[in-house]
Amino acid sequence: MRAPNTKTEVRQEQIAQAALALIGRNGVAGLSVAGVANEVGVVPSGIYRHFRSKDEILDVVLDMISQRLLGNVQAVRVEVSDPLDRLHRLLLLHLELIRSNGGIPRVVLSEEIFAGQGRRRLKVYRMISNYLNEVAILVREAQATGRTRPDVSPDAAAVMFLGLIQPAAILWMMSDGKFDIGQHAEHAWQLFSLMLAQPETARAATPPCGPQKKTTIGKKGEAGERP
Amino acid sequence: MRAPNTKTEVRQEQIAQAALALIGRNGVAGLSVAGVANEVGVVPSGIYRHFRSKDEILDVVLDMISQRLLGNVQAVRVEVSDPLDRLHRLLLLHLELIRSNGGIPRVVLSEEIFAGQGRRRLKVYRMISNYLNEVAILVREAQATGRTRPDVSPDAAAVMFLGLIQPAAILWMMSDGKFDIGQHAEHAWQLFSLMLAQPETARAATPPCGPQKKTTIGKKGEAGERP
DNA sequence: TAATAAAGTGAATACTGATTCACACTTAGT
DNA sequence: ACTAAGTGTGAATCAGTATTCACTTTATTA
Repeated sequence: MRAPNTKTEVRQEQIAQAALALIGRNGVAGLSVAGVANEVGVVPSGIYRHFRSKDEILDVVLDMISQRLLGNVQAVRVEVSDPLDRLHRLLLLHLELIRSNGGIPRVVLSEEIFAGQGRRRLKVYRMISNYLNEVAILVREAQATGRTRPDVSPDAAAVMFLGLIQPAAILWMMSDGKFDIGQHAEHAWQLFSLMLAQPETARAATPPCGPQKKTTIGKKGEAGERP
Repeated sequence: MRAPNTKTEVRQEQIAQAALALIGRNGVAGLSVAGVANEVGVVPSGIYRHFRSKDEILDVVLDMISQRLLGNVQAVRVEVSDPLDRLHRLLLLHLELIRSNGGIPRVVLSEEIFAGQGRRRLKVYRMISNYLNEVAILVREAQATGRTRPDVSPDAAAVMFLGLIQPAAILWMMSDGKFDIGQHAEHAWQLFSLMLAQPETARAATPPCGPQKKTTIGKKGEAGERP
């Protein structure tokens, strides 16, 4: 059977998608052109009609991930107005991103990619730096409201923000989904916001014994927080 | 020139060390028997006098790392008495471990290793779980002193503890040492201990609403608590 | 419709890396 | 010193994988 002819833009998209999916399943090291070819439904050599090399594929995968990360930041800015809530929402979006595509945590803050050459390492580093920078800005904006302690380094907080999910994501993948990453994210956010909270004023933001609503977090915490 | 005959136990140790060093430099995927052979000073086929396969080498490397991690916990218990200080010290030891051997963060919470087969994945998962468990115990002990808030999940805190360094370690490696991991660890610990600290300004030794179960944290309402 | 570009295919190439094997040297025990 | 086990070596094997190429099939367009 022969694969139906498909325009190169579409195939490029398919190939990038397949590559990301494969990375999610087999890791970056397990990515092979034969694998993506099989996933897409063409023969290995056919890949080279749309990409000059395997390296080029990895590059567009990186770009794709970078776009999605920054897209989340953008989305959060549009959907939510309160800075702290924006961070919370960003965490949930990040979680969703990871859940729907396990390949991402294997690339972001993974290591095999940039282990080799300087070019790709720099690319990934910039990608993460950009994301961290956006997060740090969100933290600064939260501090500007006065409800967040001003004496925390936004940069350090941003790295910690990443640390809220990244190890959990790996545990989640390692345990074949047994590790409850959703619950961890919930707890982690509570602790994180607790950490950022201005200590003097006992705000309603994290009431240790407020009205304890058993809202299930995870999928649908997004709706209707802000008018 | 011929490598001097060396007893297999010594060579096994050398090989494991070399493998860990190589992982630190080239990543797990970049580990090759030729590489370790070269590092040790023998010819590739010579490796097979001491290990049956490359897989077996990776296994002892994992065991070595596991031992060092738990060894740090042990050391902390001996050196320091205050539970919270123990956590602080553990963070610094972990930092040193990473600094002196970059291979460790590439294995712990890396992904290429367990990507393939289930056996190794389980092994790494157990290794991390054990470590996390020890950390969680330290958190519980800190809570028992009363100076640490009882309403945080020790398990979540343990994962976050890992998250304090792991992303930073990767950034550090990626940036060729430009990223100041020491400073980050310092900041991160301040924030982390801040997070765990009993809010003394609010109320004294007892939690505001009496003892709560550690498994259930008072949940933050999803909507509408802000004016 | 004919011509031409685009997309797909299978075989062939080249390289890398793990593993095996027959043989050489070293060391320990008698 | 003799022998046997232990250790080291180089060549060879085997498998996987990226990449190229000549050719075929499909789509576009003049």
